[in-house]
Amino acid sequence: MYDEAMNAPVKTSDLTRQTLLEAAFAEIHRNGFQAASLTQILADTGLTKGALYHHFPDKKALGLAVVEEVIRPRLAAMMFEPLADTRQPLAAMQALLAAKAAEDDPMVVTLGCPLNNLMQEMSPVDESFRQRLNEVFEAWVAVVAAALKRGKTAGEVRRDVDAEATAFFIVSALEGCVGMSKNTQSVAAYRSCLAQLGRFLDTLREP
Amino acid sequence: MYDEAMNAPVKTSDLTRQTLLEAAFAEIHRNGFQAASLTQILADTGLTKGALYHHFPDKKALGLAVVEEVIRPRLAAMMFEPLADTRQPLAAMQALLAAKAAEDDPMVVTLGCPLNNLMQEMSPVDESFRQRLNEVFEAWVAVVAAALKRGKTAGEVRRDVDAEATAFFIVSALEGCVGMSKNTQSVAAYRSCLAQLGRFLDTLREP
DNA sequence: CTTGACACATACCAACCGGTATGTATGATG
DNA sequence: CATCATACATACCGGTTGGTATGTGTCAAG
Repeated sequence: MYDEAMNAPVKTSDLTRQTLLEAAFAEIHRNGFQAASLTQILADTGLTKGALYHHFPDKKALGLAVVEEVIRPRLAAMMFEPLADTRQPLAAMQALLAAKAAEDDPMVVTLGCPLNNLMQEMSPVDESFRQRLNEVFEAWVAVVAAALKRGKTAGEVRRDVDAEATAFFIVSALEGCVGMSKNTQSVAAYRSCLAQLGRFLDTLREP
Repeated sequence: MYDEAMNAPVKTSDLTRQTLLEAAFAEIHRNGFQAASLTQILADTGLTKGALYHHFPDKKALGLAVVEEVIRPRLAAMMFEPLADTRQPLAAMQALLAAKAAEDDPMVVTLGCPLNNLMQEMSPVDESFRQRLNEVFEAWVAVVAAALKRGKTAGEVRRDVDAEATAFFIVSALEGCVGMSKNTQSVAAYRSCLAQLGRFLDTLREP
């Protein structure tokens, strides 16, 4: 069996590892890390503890691997990549918000953002978790900040906006909208909140 | 022993109940509800399970009582009351943000907002929790929305702002700022994020 | 053909959890 | 003074958890 893209051998061992990571991601997304049950993960995958503890030394390592190998790439593909080279970050972000709002039955309203959920739960409890999560979060902020700076030189964004602080706020407000919508369980509130964030983005536009 | 304000007898029973609630609040604030240990709460208070299960039928009832009798009043005193009758909600909220930013070593950066923490953790997991928490949250939004409406008639707030949607966003963004700052564990980031929220509030001002 | 490392499966364990059953001191009431 | 509910304390229980020790099949190397 060969991986067509990488043209490298795909060991079944890597497959089971990936299976464990995906199941762990889902379980953690549903119940949080501390309440996530290894037994449930194994039941979902049909694997056993032997497999799990062969690939991961303990539960914490599994959780950190989920952050690095599942959450981070997903976030990068969904949120980083669309802003990677834009000179019109405001337009790009508005399009992003519109796309997110257009989803019907967004899972983010039901279960929230996997990254945000873990940050809220684990940051005060476990320092190494906090560090890994913070790296992902700050990478996100950095992507937005860089896009805003390019927007400033390109004339889309006002010169007086503080790129870093504004980027931090934008990501924070977005996560806030997701979190509150998760609580109200209302897609309408979710869309309305995203629209308000869009209004804020408009205030950054060079007149 | 008498309560001076109410002029009603203060039973020691009510005192131990209050002790349990405060300890439970602290434990839940530190570890979340599901990870909160009843044993730890009892160790903190010096009480025993007999006392706990005399006052509360089970752990869930204790958690809900914490929401109703600790979190809600605290939030009301801190966030609702300053906006209760203002005709200049923007000025009042700016003052509120400034006051929060002025705190040195705000616990909210270390452990986050108790309400938001519980919402993020419990909303997808337990429906009755979600409902109680949502009542508190929507009461908060309603207070902000009412203040914004008064600001519109008083001429401080632009006529074209959607009071409900804007209020929802303001609270969401605030909780987002708190949550992200908890993750970065940075007071500076916290203050910067609040300042950006202040910038958004300025855009609502009637020119 | 043998050996041995890898990739799991099975069986088991101590610790802790929320919850309960029962005992007991106190204080109000008749 | 007797009674009885209140307000706890103590002891205990079944279930679940993360983690481990050991067994087993497979497969590549020598």
